[in-house]
Amino acid sequence: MQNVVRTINPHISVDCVIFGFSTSQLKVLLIQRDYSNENGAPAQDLKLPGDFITTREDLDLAAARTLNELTGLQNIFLKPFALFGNPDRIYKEEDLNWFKETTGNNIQRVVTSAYFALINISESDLDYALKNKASWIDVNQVPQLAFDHQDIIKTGLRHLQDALRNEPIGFELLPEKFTIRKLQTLYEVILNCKLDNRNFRKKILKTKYLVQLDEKQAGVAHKPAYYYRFDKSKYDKHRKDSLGFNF
Amino acid sequence: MQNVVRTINPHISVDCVIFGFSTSQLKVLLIQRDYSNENGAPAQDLKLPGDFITTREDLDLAAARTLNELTGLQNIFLKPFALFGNPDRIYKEEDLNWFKETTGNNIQRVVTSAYFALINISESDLDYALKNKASWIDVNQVPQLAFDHQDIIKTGLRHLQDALRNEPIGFELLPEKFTIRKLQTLYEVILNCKLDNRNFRKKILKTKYLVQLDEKQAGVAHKPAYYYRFDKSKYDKHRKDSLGFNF
DNA sequence: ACAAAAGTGTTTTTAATACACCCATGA
DNA sequence: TCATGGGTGTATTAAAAACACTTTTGT
Repeated sequence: MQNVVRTINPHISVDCVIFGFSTSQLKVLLIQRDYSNENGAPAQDLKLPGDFITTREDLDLAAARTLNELTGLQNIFLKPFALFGNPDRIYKEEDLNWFKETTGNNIQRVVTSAYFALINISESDLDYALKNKASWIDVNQVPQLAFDHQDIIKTGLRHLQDALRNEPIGFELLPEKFTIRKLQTLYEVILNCKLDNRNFRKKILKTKYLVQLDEKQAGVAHKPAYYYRFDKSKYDKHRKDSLGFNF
Repeated sequence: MQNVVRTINPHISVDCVIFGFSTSQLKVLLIQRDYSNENGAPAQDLKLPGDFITTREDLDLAAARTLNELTGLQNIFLKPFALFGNPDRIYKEEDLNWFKETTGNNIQRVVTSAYFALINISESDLDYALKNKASWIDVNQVPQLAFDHQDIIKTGLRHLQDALRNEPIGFELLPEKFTIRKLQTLYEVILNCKLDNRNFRKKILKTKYLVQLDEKQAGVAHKPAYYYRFDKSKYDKHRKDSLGFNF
């Protein structure tokens, strides 16, 4: 990141709902916000990583920048999923104050483009995150947040579920090598359902996008599972373009 | 519409890709734009119906308003599908001039939220449209347009195709009463494929969202077809919430 | 009687679901 | 040897696809 003055565009922002998966839980990355409450006393809560865009910046790049500044990661799966532009979406005194304190301006309406990002927690640089006072929160345990960020997470989760059903993106949340069972658990947690392991295996292996590695789990007190990896080039080739309809 | 002064927010706009279906073609509603070309001479081209939002206006409402001002229609199927916010999306001199002429300002970057709308051409009020110099253009014959509007239409079409595959929305483009064959043609045109009429019929009737009316076609030189209508209340009841995944 | 589009059924193939036991390992 | 989770196969049901002829009407 360059250390030049960035002129922000105070009308448009990006917010990232960054999903991660660990200890069989779907988590979202939130950062601490220090603000002044209605009495002017210092207080804290959590918010989504996000930022105003700068005047000459593309929106997708702004989202990638925000994510990179926070986590140090690059080339992350990142997709816009909704716009939040209600004129009253920022109304709490603490939120208005916070903008004044951080930008020096009285902020009017801010339209924010929400992105969802999928990252592999184990590969993410925790130092970065800690420096930015970030923490992984179970998606089902999200407390009250700044602005309308709870709402943004809720609709982001819905989009993640849709995407998971229709595109092979679950891999983005896992390490390079993973077991099929881990993948199944990921589906179960995100879609909030139980799946039959035989049928899951059959279906996922039939796609041929997964390739088995020679490596097995080690040091586990049960039959060790083979590791697999996702072969994106195979997916891109076989990509289904089904016609017809389903509803 | 009230005749009060509207303060616009010149950073954010809405653009509507309004689809219609007639004479077995998928069409999009475009309006004539009068602008000054690089030599200052008057010229014309086409653009999507769109507008800046006003300072206190919700985005969805701004889109509905734009559509209503142009067509006189209300309660139209309208859904945001993408954001276009590239800092260079407005760069042609004629486009910059046009903003200056119509708003009196030098416009910087405009982020636009694109909506797609489905309307039944036969029920639309053509007087309105003509007054606004609007015309229905075959989606495959769209000429060069103002701004990046060609691009917006292209991605709007993709979203329409996705939506048509996954939700019962084809009816929005047809009159209240329609024949199954008309519906099939609509699917074929939008999805750009041929469908087997027996299988189509079977699948669409199995849903139970279509109800057959007593009325038949009249004055046609072949076996007259029954009319059907879409029963939204039945759809809302049976709405499928399938788990699992498909890719 | 002919042309034109509507309407209809069966068979085959493919995908989804339901279901229960043996296997390899570490402790 | 036991506890733990990995890994496998088959039968049933449901959905998708392929395919060709008869019906009704206006001219």
